[in-house]
Amino acid sequence: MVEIRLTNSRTRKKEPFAPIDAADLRVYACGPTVYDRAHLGNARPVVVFDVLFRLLRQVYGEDAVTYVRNFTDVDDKINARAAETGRPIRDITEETIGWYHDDMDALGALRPTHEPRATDYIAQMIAMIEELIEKGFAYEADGHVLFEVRKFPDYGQLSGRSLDDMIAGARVEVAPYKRDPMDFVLWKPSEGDLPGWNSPWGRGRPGWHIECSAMSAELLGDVFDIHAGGIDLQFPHHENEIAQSRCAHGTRVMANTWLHNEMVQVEGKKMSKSLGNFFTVRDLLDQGIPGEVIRFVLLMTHYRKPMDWTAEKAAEAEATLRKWRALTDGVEADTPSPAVIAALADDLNTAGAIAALHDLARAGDAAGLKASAQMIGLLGDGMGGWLAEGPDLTPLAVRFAALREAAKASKDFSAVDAMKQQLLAAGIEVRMSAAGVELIPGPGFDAVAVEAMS
RNA sequence: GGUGGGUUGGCGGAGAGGUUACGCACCGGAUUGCAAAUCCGUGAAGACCGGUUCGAUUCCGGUACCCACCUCCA
Repeated sequence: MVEIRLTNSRTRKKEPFAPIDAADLRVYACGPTVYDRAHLGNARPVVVFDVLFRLLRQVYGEDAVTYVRNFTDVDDKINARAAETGRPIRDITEETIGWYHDDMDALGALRPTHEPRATDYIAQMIAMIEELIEKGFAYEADGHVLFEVRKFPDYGQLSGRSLDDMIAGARVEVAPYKRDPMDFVLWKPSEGDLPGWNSPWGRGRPGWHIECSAMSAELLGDVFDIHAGGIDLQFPHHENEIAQSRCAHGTRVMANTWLHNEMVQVEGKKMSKSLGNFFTVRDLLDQGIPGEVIRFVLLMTHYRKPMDWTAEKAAEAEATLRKWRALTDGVEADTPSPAVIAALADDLNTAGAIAALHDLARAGDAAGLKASAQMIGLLGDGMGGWLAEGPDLTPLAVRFAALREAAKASKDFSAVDAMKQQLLAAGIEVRMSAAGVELIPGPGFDAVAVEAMS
């Protein structure tokens, strides 16, 4: 059995991964709040933890891994979107979930085992909040239910901060009904046409963090193996999840291993909605950047480091994939290379795995390359469609070959060179050898120009 | 102010206390009508200052700079 080592945010150490039950691994990743298209930053954890999912399935068996990623479909951002567009909330969340599936599928991410929606777990959330009140960790005030952070001595452990430090530099809005400024909302009242559910505290809706606690407990149990998400969720979201779950269930941990991916950057700055420098996965796909290329770029950088999205990286990834696709075309995948699995088992070192893939390519091991690349979701049979696009270049190739033959006899290559320039300008790679002529669409392929030449 | 992370060759980007990362680009060679592609090969690094060590880019401490979190965000 391959030993998997993961950097655990909870212990701040890279440590061997030991499942609670090797026949029933349980993994939870925080999914999107569904009110808009997923941007590239949303895609990074999806792809990174998809690699984790694939690795765990490879090592422990396909049926041994349960992977849950939620949809948060109740949230004030969604309410705001509904208010500004006049559309029903359900329409917005349904449409966004459909987009999310389309876009993440395009990136080659496997669907998780379960994709629960928060609104299907309101009853579990209410039960959990009742439990917290009963045990003295939460209190009702002014129509709200709040978690009392002072009752949980480990609060701040995950993110390495103390309550007093946080309050010293606090920028939190202090509501008068809070016993402590850091107390956070479990339930809040809904007035008017805001979405609401009946509860012991009146008609209301859940706070931000409780849905993950309720859904993970329901689907994975009170304590599970891995909880994953973006580093920006470490505080307060994950800290609050831990507080809720551990206090409600009386457990020592919520999840044994916590994984956090670093942010996506653009021009060295975090991609974020507030900075307005974000772009969606769909934007990239619409620009003609294939999902497989986006995936490759995301995996070029280790998940615990910031990743800068650049056009150069996309071009490099595309060139590599073209090469590998050509090498493995029609080849039956063999078994994944131990070097690739070893790299992935070492804290999901996808950059190291890609290096190992280059080694396989250089060695000409097409079957091994294909199987190993598929370990990280590349070179899959369903993802190569982007290479097949474009018109048939055979007529042009025949014409070009004829010109070349004539030139060889006359020693006048000017007509050949002129046509070659045209082909190159249209983004076609021109390969001439003693054996003949090959025309291959390249990165800057211009179908319109080709049409004009035909 | 508090907390966490980072700084590697022209660029991207890993591992390892001592032996070539890897990719792209560059340069040289093979090949080619010229190229492209391909193959072979060379060169190039570890922010700064100390410490530990026979030996550190790798461990420890400090400095500088960068990024993130503390407010919705993956």
